Amino acid sequence: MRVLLVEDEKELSRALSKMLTKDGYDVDCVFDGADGLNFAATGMYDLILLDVMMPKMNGFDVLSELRRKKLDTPIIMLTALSDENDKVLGLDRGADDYVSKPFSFNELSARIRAVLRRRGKLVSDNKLEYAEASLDLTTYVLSTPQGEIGLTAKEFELLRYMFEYPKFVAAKEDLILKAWGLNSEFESNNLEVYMSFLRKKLSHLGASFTIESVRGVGYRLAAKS
Amino acid sequence: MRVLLVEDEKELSRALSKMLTKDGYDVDCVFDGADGLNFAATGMYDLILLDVMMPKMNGFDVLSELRRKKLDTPIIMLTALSDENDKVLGLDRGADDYVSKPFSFNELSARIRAVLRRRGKLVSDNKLEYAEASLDLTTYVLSTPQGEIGLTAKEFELLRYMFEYPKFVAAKEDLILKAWGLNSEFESNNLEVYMSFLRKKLSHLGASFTIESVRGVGYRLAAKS
DNA sequence: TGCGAAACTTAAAACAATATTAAATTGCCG
DNA sequence: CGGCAATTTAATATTGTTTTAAGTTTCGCA
Repeated sequence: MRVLLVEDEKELSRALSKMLTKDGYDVDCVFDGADGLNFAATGMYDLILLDVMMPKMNGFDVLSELRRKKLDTPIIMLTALSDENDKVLGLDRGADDYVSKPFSFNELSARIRAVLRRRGKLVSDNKLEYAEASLDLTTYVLSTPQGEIGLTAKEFELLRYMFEYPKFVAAKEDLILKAWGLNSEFESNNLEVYMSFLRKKLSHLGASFTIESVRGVGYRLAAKS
Repeated sequence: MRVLLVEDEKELSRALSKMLTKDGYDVDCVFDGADGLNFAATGMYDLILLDVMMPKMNGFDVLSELRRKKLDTPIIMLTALSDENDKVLGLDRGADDYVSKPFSFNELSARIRAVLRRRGKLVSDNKLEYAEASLDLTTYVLSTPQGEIGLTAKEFELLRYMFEYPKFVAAKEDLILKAWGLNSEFESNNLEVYMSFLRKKLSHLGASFTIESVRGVGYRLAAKS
């Protein structure tokens, strides 16, 4: 789940980014309205968090411009004051919700889930589901009717990506990008090693799905026959 | 147990703070509605005592804003007027109880306990229970069928948080927030040190539960197998 | 069927997070 | 001020995770 955070206060941005990452989102940060508009317009995000008071272009204008372009990504506005006018202005222009500063992480977290759920992006409360199994995004625990098991960080990242796009073959490069990031000059067989780890845990759990490999391309989830 | 007192009359504030401290609560005092909102919104308090008549922002508005933010911390309103309208207004907006001045400390004390008990934070008579163990909130004593032992302030805060949400993994940041507050730039391994202290006391007591660590996330209580 | 490339498994080494312990510091109460 | 308990710091030990590396198996193709 990819989130764009448009917020010029560096400190707040860092804190939010950290919290969102912990909640299981992939976060990109930009620091002014103009960048916000450019990045958001790509349509690659599942959610946009948009500050109102920013240099170059304020949040309302970014919002209007995005909606004029028919971008339908959910947008939550972050406003400095609980000003009723701001709220109305934002919602009128097509924001999905607004959160006024100061806010607790729990509040933001709840509103994000509410918005994503409304838009059908989330299966249920911070969990991804596939074939009777569910993956908890906060505790890294994979559960099936037969039991549950904790995953390590790398195992989790890989499985999460496959849970997000269960019908597709996840390309090896994409998986490596997700779990190890950009700079990984990948010489070793690390990915295969982790797939092995995961399969061992899946069979140990008696899961009703497996990880199939597609030679030369990558991996895919498949229900057991 | 951490309490936020929002009260602009300095003298009353000091007196209440002293009494609450003596009663075993950790008290933070702020003196106007705006600060009250900021502090309360962090979610770090177990109870908020909120005066109605205050500079900058009155208690009802603070209350409304907090509830809009989905903050579920119990709130008791303090007001000079024993006006039925005020009472209704407060309760409608999500206050948990209402104490009108002048009030005796015993009355306030009783209402605080009642509110906390209602919220399921207290099992009975100021105690939290988990797996045959009970934690006394006024004396910081942890008891099991095998015996009892006193906890220090920090040990107590940490264990109490885990007793309140026994099924969940308590995130390290949340635990640090509860026991050390907001501003702690945490460099050392203090949390781990205290978990070690607690585990030593638990095993010394022969408790039927343990503190499990969830690597990269936090800690959780678990019954011994 | 047999060869080479790709994928799999396993064990051990390197690394990172957490646990433990002891010593140093703080802050309170007499 | 001095002593005591609580807390913090710091150094070391332990445990869990990730990476490396080597040997094995599977797959597609000639």
